Amino acid sequence: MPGRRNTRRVGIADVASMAGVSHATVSRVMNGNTTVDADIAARVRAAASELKYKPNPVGRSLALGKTDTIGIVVPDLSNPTFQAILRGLSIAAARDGYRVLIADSSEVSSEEAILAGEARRRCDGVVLCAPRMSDAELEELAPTLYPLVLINRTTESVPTPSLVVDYGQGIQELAAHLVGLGHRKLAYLTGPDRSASNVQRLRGLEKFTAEFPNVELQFIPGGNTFDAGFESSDAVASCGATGILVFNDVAAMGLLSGLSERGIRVPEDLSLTGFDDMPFARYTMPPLTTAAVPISELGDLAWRRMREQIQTNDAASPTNYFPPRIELRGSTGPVKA
Amino acid sequence: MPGRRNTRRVGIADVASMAGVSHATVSRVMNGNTTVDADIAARVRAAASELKYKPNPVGRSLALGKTDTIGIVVPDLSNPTFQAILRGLSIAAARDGYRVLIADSSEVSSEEAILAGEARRRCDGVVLCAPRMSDAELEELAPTLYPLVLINRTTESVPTPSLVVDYGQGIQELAAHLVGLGHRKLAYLTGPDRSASNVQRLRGLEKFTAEFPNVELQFIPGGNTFDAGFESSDAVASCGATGILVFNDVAAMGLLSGLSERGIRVPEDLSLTGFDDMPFARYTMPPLTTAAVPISELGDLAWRRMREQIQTNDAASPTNYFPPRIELRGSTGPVKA
DNA sequence: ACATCAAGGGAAACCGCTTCCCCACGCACT
DNA sequence: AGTGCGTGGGGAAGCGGTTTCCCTTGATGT
Repeated sequence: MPGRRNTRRVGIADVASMAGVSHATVSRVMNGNTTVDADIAARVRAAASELKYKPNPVGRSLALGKTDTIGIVVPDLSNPTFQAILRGLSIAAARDGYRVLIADSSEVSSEEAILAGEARRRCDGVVLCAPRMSDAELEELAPTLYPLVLINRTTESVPTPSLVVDYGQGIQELAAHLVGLGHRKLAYLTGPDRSASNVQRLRGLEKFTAEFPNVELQFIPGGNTFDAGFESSDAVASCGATGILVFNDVAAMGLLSGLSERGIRVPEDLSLTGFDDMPFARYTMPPLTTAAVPISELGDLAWRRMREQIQTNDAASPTNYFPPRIELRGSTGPVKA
Repeated sequence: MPGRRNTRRVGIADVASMAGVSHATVSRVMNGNTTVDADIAARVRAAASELKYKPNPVGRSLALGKTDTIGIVVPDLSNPTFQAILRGLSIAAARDGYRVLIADSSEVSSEEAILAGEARRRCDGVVLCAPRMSDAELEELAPTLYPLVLINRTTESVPTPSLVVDYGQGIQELAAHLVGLGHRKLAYLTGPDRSASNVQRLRGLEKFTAEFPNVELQFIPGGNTFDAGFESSDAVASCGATGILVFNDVAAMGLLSGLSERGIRVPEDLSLTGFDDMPFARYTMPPLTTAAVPISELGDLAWRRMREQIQTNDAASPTNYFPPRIELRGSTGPVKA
């Protein structure tokens, strides 16, 4: 006999026998079915609360074919971006009585597909953040995951709601801002090579150089960590550029710290921009000019797109592009005369 | 007919009929039961992979009485501490094939109990971070939640594995550090009144004053946010103390920012300590002296305690106390002559 | 007073899987 | 050749709910 617990939990049968009705009636009452006589309903409710009966969600899930749970696959839970998405998603879903199951793929792209499938089987839908997965694999996986919401990815063959942050647009605006301040020699401190969002920034910068042919732009290998930024300070200091676009805020803060140790003043000697507008970007010295990504909105909207699909059984929802909002702060200033 | 999907998923019956065996046999094969003839097992496996059959976890859960999922209740997912615990827990649990369901109580203590109960019914166990819940309520709730692991709380009546960070010890050491630097007038910028960890710090400070009767210690109402710290700058600046113990790093950073706007130098004019050693504490200007809490270990150990209970069906595990490690950095210095 | 009908609740099927029970078959032993 | 026994696999009973189907009951109408 499977699943035997030492102290059996109270089930629907207990309530039924206590109230002197069939368990079908108990079920009807618990689900607000109004075809039950008021007196009997009251009796059932009394018995239920007396026994502290709560329907077993697993049993319900099996019968109903839904779990009231959605899964989210993230590449790395220590990344503030995904934390914020998770949080927004979780809160929004909770408002509608849904829960969130998390799956951390630890940046291993082969895990992403497996975890997503696993999660889908346990949940009513999946929110997928899979920056490392190949396009081909994503196309193949997407239909098996429906209802699915993609973050920072899109599909061609299957229409899937996608929420993508327009990193290219953001970095262009930051670059234009620096040009507006008189900077003519810029440098981009790159992110991780394999990162899809780094590629998007590079594309944006291509457009930028096409638009501003008289501005010089060079690329310096960086990374997405504080230390990566810190260690690039020498390369940045000696590159001759006066405006530095850094991959993200974390690396920018590292760079800021490294430059300050070398006695290079920001923004007097060098202007610096970050990306993401993470919570502490406004509190650095000087505060970081950056591009704000509305990530908690993103989690919220991810849930809304998911709910649409669950309720209407229809995925026909367009891709949402989120243009970052430029936050002008103290780390950028006029070019030195 | 409930749960009808438009495209029915492949079930155990499909595999059974394809392999020409009963679904009982398919189940046996899928679960590695060795009493099945090797030929038949191979045929079943072939059919399963042909149909891409994956057992429905909900069905399994109902039959097995376990979900291979644990729940975690956190008061606020935007708090870096809980993010780190969640992350450590999720990764450790994943290693053993378990998943994590999250429940954010949004700092509402009445929600904590409900969410925990909900989570418990869906999961094989619950990790509970409930700083706001009353002791009485916790005592009453704990037995209904078994297997349960508590974070930063303990129970008297029911033995429950607890992981508690020794905030009292940490704040005492920070205070002693300030005394060692010559400070004789200290102030504690408090956290939220209802917060259990704030109470622990207050207790630690009581011991401290008992030990150092010649040191003056005053209390200034603060909070756990950057803004709360920022807004306390005036009160701090005018209180006459030279060493300030702040509830946590976030508030300390706010205070740091506020003091810097007022031209008060740290640590020359005022020494300042935080608590938590959050990732950016080492990167403020000056870097924050703080007490490091080994939070990712905490998530890891939480899973280990949970696993013990699930496997051995025995909760007899002691409370683990985590002494914070003091990180001496630039925000504290000798008292001004 | 009898036929008709609506409403309400019980029995049973079902969701998908695991596992117990038991039968059938094959092998070995007498 | 008959009996005993071990083994493998099919049938069926759960796990804990929801929902369909149908029968009972009471009310209403003529």
